[in-house]
Amino acid sequence: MSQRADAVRNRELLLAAAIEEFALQGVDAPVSAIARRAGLGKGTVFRHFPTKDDLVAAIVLDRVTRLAALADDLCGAPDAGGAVLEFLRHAARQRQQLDLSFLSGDLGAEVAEAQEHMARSIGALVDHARAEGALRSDVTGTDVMLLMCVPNDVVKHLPGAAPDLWERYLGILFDGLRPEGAHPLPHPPPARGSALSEVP
Amino acid sequence: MSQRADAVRNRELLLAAAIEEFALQGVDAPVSAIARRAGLGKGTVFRHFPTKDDLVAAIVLDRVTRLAALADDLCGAPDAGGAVLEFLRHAARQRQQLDLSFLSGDLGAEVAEAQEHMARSIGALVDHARAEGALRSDVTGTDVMLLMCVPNDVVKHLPGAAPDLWERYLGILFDGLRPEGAHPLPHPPPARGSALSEVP
DNA sequence: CACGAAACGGACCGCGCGGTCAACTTGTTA
DNA sequence: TAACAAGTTGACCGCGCGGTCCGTTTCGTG
Repeated sequence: MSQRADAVRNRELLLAAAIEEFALQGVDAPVSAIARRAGLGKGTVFRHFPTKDDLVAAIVLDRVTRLAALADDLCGAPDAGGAVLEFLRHAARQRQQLDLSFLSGDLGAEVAEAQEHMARSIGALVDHARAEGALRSDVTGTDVMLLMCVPNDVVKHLPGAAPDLWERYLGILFDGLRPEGAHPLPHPPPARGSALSEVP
Repeated sequence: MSQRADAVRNRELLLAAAIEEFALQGVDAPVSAIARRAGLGKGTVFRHFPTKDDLVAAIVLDRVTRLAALADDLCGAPDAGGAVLEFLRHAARQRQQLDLSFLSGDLGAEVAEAQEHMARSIGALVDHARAEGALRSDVTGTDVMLLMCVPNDVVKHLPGAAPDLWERYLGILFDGLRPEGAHPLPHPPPARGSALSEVP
């Protein structure tokens, strides 16, 4: 056997507690608070995740992987434009639960790999939609990946906002991505390969 | 005399150093680093700003005040649509120098008052533009104030980006604010009075 | 120039964090 | 059920932060 039963359960408990605590206090939430919320000792956290950064990376990896899988699923959809919108909705909903826009340093090769996977999947999705005429012709997959975070970022600036206010700003954003009434953009898109820090 | 000459010079030095250091390391930059960059002792920082938060508040107050004045100026412009775009450009440029999107708590009455002033000014600007038909009819001043930060927030996610890449995303955003091809928004706008945490 | 007040500097303090460790408990297997 | 590995725990450590304090320096004035 590789893992004891209680250990795998505690790992999940810790991840859930960390997500809640990070959502509540930001990444600066002390590890001790996470342990307390999970009903475990602080030492146990470090047994499962040698470093606080490893804990963060585990959360990010999970989220990025989930989004990549969603993009893959949606890539075969008949209405590509609607699929992009659907993807953005899911991303916003996930990000509403916990916002990870910070975290200076990089999070290891595993996360970087998952991000590349996600980038490819989104690229394919966007290419289809653009070919169908559902998106403006000068927008790229990288653009959409970056813009993914906008609705949550906007709402974050007013603390007492309605929980689904982000839908309003996703509406405005998506109108800006439509081909109708699109004005030429003043700057070329960023390169495909550009390493991005923490999109999910 | 109310202030010694070197004291007022050092205050400016400290503000400039703090802006640079915060831009470089984020708000968590230690006060000692700011003092070092200004060529002063750490104690001097606390003489001018009793608390680190007061230092941050001083920076924010300056920026918000400047933006409010700009909005007031632009309010008399003949082309109201262009004035909104111009305002967003200035805001993005200012925010590119230093990003203040964090800072949990509130920053005192002075800053709150300046923010209200800015909110009123932007509201007037947006009302004019909408009346002229330069903006979609369902967008409000509060919307624009919140969306102000979008171009910088987007670019922040890729570290090595071109310095004026934000213009691209301002282009997409503004296309979403135009009346042509606007789809109905799925959520009503937030109330005018909503206290917002750190827009500049 | 001399003198007092204002401004400065940096050693110092307490606190809370991430991370360690050795004693203890518990799940698993034969 | 015996026995061992795997897992847990919380007291503990070192560090770096925000903030204090007082001896020293500097500016402005008569």
